[in-house]
Amino acid sequence: MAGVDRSLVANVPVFAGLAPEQIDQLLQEAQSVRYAKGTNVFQQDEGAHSFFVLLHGRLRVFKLTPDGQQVVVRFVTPGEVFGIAMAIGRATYPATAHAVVDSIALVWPSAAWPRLAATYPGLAVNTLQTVGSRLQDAHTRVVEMSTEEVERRVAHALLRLARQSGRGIEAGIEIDFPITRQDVAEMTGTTLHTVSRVLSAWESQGLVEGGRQRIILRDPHKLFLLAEGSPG
Amino acid sequence: MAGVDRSLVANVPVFAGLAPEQIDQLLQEAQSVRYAKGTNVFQQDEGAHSFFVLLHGRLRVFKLTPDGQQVVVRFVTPGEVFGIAMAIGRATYPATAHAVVDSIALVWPSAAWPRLAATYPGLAVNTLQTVGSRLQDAHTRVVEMSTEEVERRVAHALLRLARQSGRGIEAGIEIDFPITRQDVAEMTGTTLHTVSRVLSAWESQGLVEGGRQRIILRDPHKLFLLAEGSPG
DNA sequence: GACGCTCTTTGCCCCGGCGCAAACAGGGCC
DNA sequence: GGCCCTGTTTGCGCCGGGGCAAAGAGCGTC
Repeated sequence: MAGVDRSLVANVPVFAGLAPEQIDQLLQEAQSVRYAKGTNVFQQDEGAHSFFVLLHGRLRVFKLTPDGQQVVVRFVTPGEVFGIAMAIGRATYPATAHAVVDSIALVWPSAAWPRLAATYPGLAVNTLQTVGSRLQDAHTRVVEMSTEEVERRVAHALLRLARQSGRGIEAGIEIDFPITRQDVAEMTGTTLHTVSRVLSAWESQGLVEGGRQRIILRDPHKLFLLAEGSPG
Repeated sequence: MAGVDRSLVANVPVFAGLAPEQIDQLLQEAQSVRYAKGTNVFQQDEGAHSFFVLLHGRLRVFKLTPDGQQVVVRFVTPGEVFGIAMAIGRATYPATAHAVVDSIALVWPSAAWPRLAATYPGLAVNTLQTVGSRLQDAHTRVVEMSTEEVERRVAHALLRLARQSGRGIEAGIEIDFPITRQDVAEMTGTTLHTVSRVLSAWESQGLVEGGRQRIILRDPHKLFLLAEGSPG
């Protein structure tokens, strides 16, 4: 698409190591699409027609269970590929991607993937690494859910969010997109109520500062100790 | 290595679509190694020197937490690649692979991976699909642990084991390798005691049949209904 | 054939965290 | 400025399932 400049994707890991001309060629096949806050980029179980690279914004990726419960898979930050169901051999999207703020993504038709992967071998290798690190993350999550009590899981989740989407402010580190207690609950396998209680307790100890769809880590180090299981 | 015949890997998905000559070339670079029951193929945090394809046997892959708890990541069955830490950008193995029965694997040096992936593009594509389906599995597990109570999780785990390693016998489906209640607990995020209680209850209803390191599913369909959340 | 190791079962108690319910508060919108 | 919608807090009671403890049972070994 005209108007998508190479500099926009200079730091996109999935394009790492590709020659500038190759990146230009890839970009020529992409569309740049805007998704308004509150809309879905794609929905679970719908045909995996496209894959994407997020340029701006924040997406919440979640799975819906048959009985209507949501589980947050991850939040997508700019520079990440997403929606690569086709590349991993799925015909449909395994989850829904929802824009939590106004977002812009590059969009390629999934049908182009086999050709692109064959033409630019680095693309498949990079994608393999991306998927691999998501696999690591998922396993980490399984281990946490198997062995840690709720408080530690919430601490881990907040630290991860801060690392991925933290904005340093004088009061500490603020998660830089609107996130609810419910979201945190769905990331950690607990309930809205329990998350609220945990955060309230932490707030009274000065570890965090809350607000509507807002979380600030006032004392990341103490949270880290909590996450690692230090008593108290 | 001499003596490794192409027919041994005819049904290995990671080699799917490769030309017979290419498979022969790959096999020439591999060693065939035997691992006695009870030994480790590799250990968590050790340098990822090799990657593998399992030819015979069964491996239990698990992660060890800092405080000594184990979490089973998966069981490896013949035909699967494993230990591909290097391919997904890790310098060390993220888990330990333990032979639960005498096992044989093809072994390649990890250092050869970049060259192999570049030489045989199909290899990277197939590996991407493999890693992708493991990612799916891991997410499924996260969803189950987030939304299902223990009994359903155990039912799901047994059905998965039966599909992957089930031997049909007149009494039902038997898991065809030695597996302990502790293993099932570590797969489902619960305790040995709770798994034992659940299986005892099911045995008294005729759903399963137990034994030392032995589980037989007598009524897979009822178990399936249980796993899907049907009451009773 | 007896011993010992590992795996399994079961009883009992307790508690982390969930469910329910109700009150409370930002903040967007008219 | 007031209303309403959505998100948050908090109290209370209960219970699934974990912890602890101890007894029982395959199975390999000498």
